[in-house]
Amino acid sequence: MTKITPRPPKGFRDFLPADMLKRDYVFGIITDTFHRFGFEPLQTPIVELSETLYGKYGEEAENLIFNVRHGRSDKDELSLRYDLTVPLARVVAQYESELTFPFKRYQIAPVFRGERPQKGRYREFYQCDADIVGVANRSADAELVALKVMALKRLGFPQFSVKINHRQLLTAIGEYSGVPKDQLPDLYRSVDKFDKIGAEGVEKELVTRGIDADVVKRMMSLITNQQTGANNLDYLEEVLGHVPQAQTSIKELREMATYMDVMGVPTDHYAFDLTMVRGLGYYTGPIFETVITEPNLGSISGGGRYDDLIGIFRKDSLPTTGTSFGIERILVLMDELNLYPAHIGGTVVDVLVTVLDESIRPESMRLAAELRNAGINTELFLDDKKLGKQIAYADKKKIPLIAIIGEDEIKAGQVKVKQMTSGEEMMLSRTAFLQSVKALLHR
RNA sequence: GUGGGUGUAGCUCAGCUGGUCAGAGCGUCUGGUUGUGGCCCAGAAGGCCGUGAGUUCAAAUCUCAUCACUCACCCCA
Repeated sequence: MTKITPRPPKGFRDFLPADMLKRDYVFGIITDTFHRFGFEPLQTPIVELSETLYGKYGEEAENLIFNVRHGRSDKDELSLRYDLTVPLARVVAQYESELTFPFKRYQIAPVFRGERPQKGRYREFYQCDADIVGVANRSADAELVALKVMALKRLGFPQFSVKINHRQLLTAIGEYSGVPKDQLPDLYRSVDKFDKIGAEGVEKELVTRGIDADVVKRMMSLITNQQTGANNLDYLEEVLGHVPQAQTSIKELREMATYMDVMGVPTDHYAFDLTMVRGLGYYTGPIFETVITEPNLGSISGGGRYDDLIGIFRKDSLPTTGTSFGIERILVLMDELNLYPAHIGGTVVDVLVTVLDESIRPESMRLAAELRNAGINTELFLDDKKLGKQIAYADKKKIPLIAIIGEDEIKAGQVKVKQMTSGEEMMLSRTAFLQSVKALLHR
């Protein structure tokens, strides 16, 4: 019989226990931060009706969306969810009467893309979103920035900055400079590459796309004027103060700055950066993107206001703003920057209880049960092997403590505990045993 | 969709111009130590050299095809 080659489908990954412990650690911190800000969990199916997804992405979706084939004939066309935002919009429109607004939900879950995978890009990857539905006030946007900053700090990132821009401000700048309305999407797309191809590259690309060279020059000089903090806003107000749309959006950004200040967001963790654009077309207000600044490692989080999206499913849309952590990227950087605490990565097991021979096994089991009842993660050696092998097993799995119990210990009412890192052993009386183990585990 | 690269043991790979080329390291297992891991030593298991055709006296090695994986571009997160 020929063996089946074991492999996951293209673009899909397995996460072995050592990886999962790290992922759970990161997910845990972010989840806890969501809770601190009053966000609550939502789960939706990984498949949606194709029409639900195609509504937003249109024809190009054909290449992006991962479709699902059902064996038997089934009228419903199904697709794997492409992101978590569209399902959110669907849920809000569908359960409007049951939800309490503002609706603050988070979701950490896998999404799927039909594209060909490449480095760091998969067909299945996790997204991690928190959104606020039903609040037009800028305090919602400011809260998301505060949330981002707290989560990243708690994960241990030392240097990062939330870049903040405003979609309407960019539109105002574009129109003020003379960019035709129908070419605004091109403008966003090109400026989005600023980090990658630089100012010259953006200029060149915009001219290639057919925008007048003088117009491009004027626009670029406005957005590349980089000054720190609110100074940037002062400058823009000077130049664009008479353009109504610009005036409103500058005012909104100022409001955000005020709120963030009051919430204690340090000013070195955010900046107004007019070259930052998010590619997605659905943003309508403030937009943000977080970058690791030192070392320069790129974007790890994005987001913004998209007041029109829910209108796909509903007569009137609802004001909505959201943030998304680039969780897969964050996980890679956590490794590269060595941000995991020492106890993450090896095993969940605190203590391995040895079994010296069959006659001792019941006593070992009793000991394991005592440890477990005391809240200590305990593994009982299940196989029948020499003590040396049992210790080697603990070593390989990086289990910190071993409890050895044999005839001698039983007679004396003792347990021998070995610390794996030092190799140090100590005889403990059975009565003091649990306390000592907890002390060794720093609990 | 376009263009590169790579397929040899569980893993990482070496095998140059075709002829002791079926190998190394790591890992696994056993023993040296009948109750003590990491180091060391000895030994063992494990591969029709991605698949199919062709050239040749002879192919892991050359040619063609095919499949798989991978990287970059496009696009996006």
